Amino acid sequence: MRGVTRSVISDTPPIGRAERRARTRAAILTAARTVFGDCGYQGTTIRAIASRAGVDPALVMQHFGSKEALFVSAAEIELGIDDALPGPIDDLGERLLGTLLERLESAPEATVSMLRSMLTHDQAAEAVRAAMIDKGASPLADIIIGDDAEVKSGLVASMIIGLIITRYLLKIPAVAEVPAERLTHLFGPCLQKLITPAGPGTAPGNHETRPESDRQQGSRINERGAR
Amino acid sequence: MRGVTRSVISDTPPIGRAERRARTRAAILTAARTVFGDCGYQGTTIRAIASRAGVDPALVMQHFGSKEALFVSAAEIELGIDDALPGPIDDLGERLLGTLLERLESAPEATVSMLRSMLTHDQAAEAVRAAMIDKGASPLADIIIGDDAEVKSGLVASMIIGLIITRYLLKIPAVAEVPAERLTHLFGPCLQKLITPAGPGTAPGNHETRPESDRQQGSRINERGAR
DNA sequence: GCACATACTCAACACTTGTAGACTCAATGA
DNA sequence: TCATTGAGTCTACAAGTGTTGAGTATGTGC
Repeated sequence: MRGVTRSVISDTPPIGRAERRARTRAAILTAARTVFGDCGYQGTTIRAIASRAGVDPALVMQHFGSKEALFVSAAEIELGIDDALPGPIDDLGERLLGTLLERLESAPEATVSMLRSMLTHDQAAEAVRAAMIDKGASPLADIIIGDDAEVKSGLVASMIIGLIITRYLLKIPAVAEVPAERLTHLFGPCLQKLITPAGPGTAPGNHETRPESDRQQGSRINERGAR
Repeated sequence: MRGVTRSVISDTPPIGRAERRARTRAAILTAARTVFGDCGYQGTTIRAIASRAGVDPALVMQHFGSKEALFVSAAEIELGIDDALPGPIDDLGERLLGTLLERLESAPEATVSMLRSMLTHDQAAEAVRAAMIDKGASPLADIIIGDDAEVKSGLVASMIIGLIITRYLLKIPAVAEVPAERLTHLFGPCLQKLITPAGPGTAPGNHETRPESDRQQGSRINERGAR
């Protein structure tokens, strides 16, 4: 028999075509995120994704056009740095880690997928670079006081990347098996050392970080950064 | 014509067979390091390596048996942490970075190759994990004073990995375009914050790190670590 | 009930991959 | 000088890749 329309997606009988289409697309995307996350871009095959989604490989192409396009749709990197910025600057280090880990502990797949692919796939590298600069280093550079704000914010981003890789990809036991709270408590001061070098409470005015609307958009680093 | 023995290797006429064989092998290895470093394990083809070495793909197989074996021969990771350990503990953070960057600035290929492959190739991941634990976190854990020495040393390793990736792979401008010395000066205190949390000069006895021979081999982390 | 639109599958394509075996010819040693 | 060795090349294969176009059966509107 050919053209069996019933795919894995359909379990509840009364679905419209559009609904069915949407569910299939979502199933492919979910499968893609998992497989890309496990195998990286080059190690992932359309067939593997299709198989996991319970669908024909050709259907994947029909939905997304190409492996490349599917990857772009599936991958996203969201570290939640924006959410952590508002608040006292003296706690920013720990707050960054807290937000980041909270987000990753539950669903690291999309981020891990991107990180796993970034080293061997240009487009993924570009996405990570953009995410690091636009969503990470750049807003931070606006907050950090004093010289070398750009470099320091870049270093904070590098520490975050290193942590994610060590904990979620390489799974070095000493880092992977520690509760998130403990990690936040231990590592936060190191980030803080870059944000307020002289120590908490010594930043000029011990000020709170300005709300997003106050800060200028498109910061210094951004302008030099990814195309 | 078939069987042209003259490969790229031969420029100086009077070479013995053994010498020629050795040079060819070295050329393949060099090419492999470059290509693995550029493309990662999965993205690298035997043909690409052979082409770069100016040699037939079959010859690569003849020398190394398989792509896998070639990778193992080509890849190595050496962060030079051992070299940085002796000396005052108050400077250890900066000294670690100084040694690391000095080594990487000149010839990052082998290390980059391994890092680029680690996320998509199990054997590479294992090698990085082993290198981080045995050559990085483990010796450090013996030096760090106080609680959580293992976690802290793991975090130091994660910071180093993050730095390498940000500077040499992702090439985030703010981090990649700064002179090594400046980076050492800016980032060193952050590592130091994990090694002597209360600040330089406040470690118990402000002691020097013991020489390698003094320290016990096969540390705590190591025992739980990678197989 | 029927013609149409479409979500989906099948089979095959052109290509690339790692790898094996037959072959060639320069270096070697008597 | 000449048979032998072995370093290196050529050709081919089987498996796996992304991708395509034709075909099928189901949902949709009349």
